[in-house]
Amino acid sequence: MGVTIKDIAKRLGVSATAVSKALNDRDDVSNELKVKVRKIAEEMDYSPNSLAKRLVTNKSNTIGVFMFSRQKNSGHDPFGFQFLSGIMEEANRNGYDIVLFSTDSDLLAEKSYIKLCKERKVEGAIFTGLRLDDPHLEEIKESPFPISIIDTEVKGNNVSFISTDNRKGVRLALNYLWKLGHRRIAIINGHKKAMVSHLRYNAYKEFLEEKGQFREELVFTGDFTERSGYLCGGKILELKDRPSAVFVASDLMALGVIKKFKEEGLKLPEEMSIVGFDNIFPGEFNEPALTTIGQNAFEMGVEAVNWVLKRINGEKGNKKILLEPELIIRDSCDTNQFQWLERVTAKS
Amino acid sequence: MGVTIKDIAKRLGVSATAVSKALNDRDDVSNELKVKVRKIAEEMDYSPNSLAKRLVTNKSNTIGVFMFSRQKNSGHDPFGFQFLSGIMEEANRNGYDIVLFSTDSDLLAEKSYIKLCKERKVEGAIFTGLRLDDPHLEEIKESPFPISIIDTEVKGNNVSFISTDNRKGVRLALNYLWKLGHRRIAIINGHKKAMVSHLRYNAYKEFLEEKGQFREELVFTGDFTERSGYLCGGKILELKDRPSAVFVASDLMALGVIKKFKEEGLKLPEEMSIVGFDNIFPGEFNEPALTTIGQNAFEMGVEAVNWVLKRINGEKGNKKILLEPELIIRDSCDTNQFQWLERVTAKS
DNA sequence: TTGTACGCGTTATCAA
DNA sequence: TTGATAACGCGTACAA
Repeated sequence: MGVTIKDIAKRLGVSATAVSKALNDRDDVSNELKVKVRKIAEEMDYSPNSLAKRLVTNKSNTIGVFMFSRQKNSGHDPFGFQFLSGIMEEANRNGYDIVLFSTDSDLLAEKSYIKLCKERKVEGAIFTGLRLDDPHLEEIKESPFPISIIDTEVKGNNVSFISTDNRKGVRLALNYLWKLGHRRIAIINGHKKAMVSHLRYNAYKEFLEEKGQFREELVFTGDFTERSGYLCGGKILELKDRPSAVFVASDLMALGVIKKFKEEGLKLPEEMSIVGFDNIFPGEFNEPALTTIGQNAFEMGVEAVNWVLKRINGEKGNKKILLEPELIIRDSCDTNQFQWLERVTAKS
Repeated sequence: MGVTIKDIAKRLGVSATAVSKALNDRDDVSNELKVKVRKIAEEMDYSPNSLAKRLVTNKSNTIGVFMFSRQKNSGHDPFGFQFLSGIMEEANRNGYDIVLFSTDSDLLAEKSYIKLCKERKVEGAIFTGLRLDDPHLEEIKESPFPISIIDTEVKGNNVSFISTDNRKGVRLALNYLWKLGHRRIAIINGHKKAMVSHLRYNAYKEFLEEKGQFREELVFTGDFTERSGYLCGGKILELKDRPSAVFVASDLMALGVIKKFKEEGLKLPEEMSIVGFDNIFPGEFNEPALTTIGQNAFEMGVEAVNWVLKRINGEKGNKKILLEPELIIRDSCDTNQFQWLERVTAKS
């Protein structure tokens, strides 16, 4: 097939070893030879066989990536691509290849993720969208190679948790609403199979309990889809004593809620304030533009790679990396309530 | 490191060859041995070394994927992920690995795409977002392995062009506007480095020339970003004789145009009808919801893989695969103009 | 500074 | 049906 170091060696009348050394710029070959070898290599359009190299050095320079996308095929998961961009960028920058596995290929049904990785000799792996009820969780815990999991915490010797500081994010959102004067604040949470749902719910409960305003009846559960947000929006409208604001645990659901509210004739944001979570692109174009908690998905990808790389190089590194969330104020919360609150406060 | 067929062989007192055969379920080994080997393999948690296998069989079972994302890092490119989903799905389904290369890693600056691929012995490659001024175009033309390029046509013996039927898409859009009564229809096109821009412009020109309504002054050029759409929107507003409709060659730009129009107080869609191209998610949530030409990005990924696979298997296959576009009617075009047209027609 | 011999884990060939 | 041997392309120890 292609040209190998042997061909170059033959052409120059030297040994393959010498060529190998020259190509790798090692210092136990003459400069003279290096120059010659490089020239011929160029001439013959030589390209090293990474398979052979990896086999002999026992180093694959490869990271496996598994994406369990939340919204399969729909492309409604802009986050997936952002994670991936960060992962690619950082991996390639460090000389690592990314091999990508799809969610619902037959492969995954037959073989475990770990097995897939072992066969390819990946040095580490990154998981996205892993659910709490995944059948391979135990295996992951005992992985022989380092794994970064984005947004799901799995306790294991070789696994890290990369996420946004969800508690802080929720508090950012609720605190904003609180300062705007809201006291009855509902939550539409994601499904329980996602770890972030638990984190966000706990943070929500904690915050409102601190204020003495937690109400069980204001807790709603969707599944991160727009449709489920729409449905929960309907339920909220049926409440006898409506909340004045809703914290929605994902922008996609928030978009659904808003759709429902608008359909039912609510004036937004005057009659209902809404804060989302994620900062996905469509939120900007929604009307009203969605106020939300921003996550830096690209950076999460970068951190995921970095942790794996550190592990590979024997460094320890913190097994829990939480990035800073950011409150992005747009138009889906009624800021006039604030003045109303001040008036009330002034009176009392 | 891991356990190899040799270990299994030793344990069973047979040769490595026999084990290999048994594991591969070949018919020149006894069933008896197969059963034993499988049992021990399981027991020892054996996993084959794909590197070694690929080296010796000279078959990498790998497809390289290069994504030059239009909007780097921004995640504003929901298409990228949809392509990729289709690619992953179809490749994995056929037993192929995907190795992913990032746009702006240093790697790409140093080495050519082809070189990168050769080293990894990929059997084929897929390109997305490749620009007409890419420095490696010549090399791609002469690729020794099959390459599917999405949305860019590069003539070459081993390369295919996977795209939407852009001409048809444009005609779908313009015909819709035409039937609605529009005669002065502007275009905001993408930059000239993208092949689709040429295709869309040509189709636009062709259609309007057929109708005797092509006007040079109604042609505007953006760069696919929202910002550029916004800017072009401003220019359209400065026109003495404004068009009644705008065909925008990407939804992202369309969103920008609409933003500008709304800022300037235009009533939409009454005072300006807009049709986009792509059918990205945010368009649904825009107000007015964006009427657009839908492309099936997932399917494009699937087709790209299939073509490469066909080539690998020696089949010929059409080197130009055009998927059907779809007119998605939402709220950004004024449908009342139609009635107006009928009135006019009735009068004359 | 260069070359020889070997090994990485697997499959292919061919003889037993 | 099984096994010894060679080969894939490369890197490394060690000898020259």
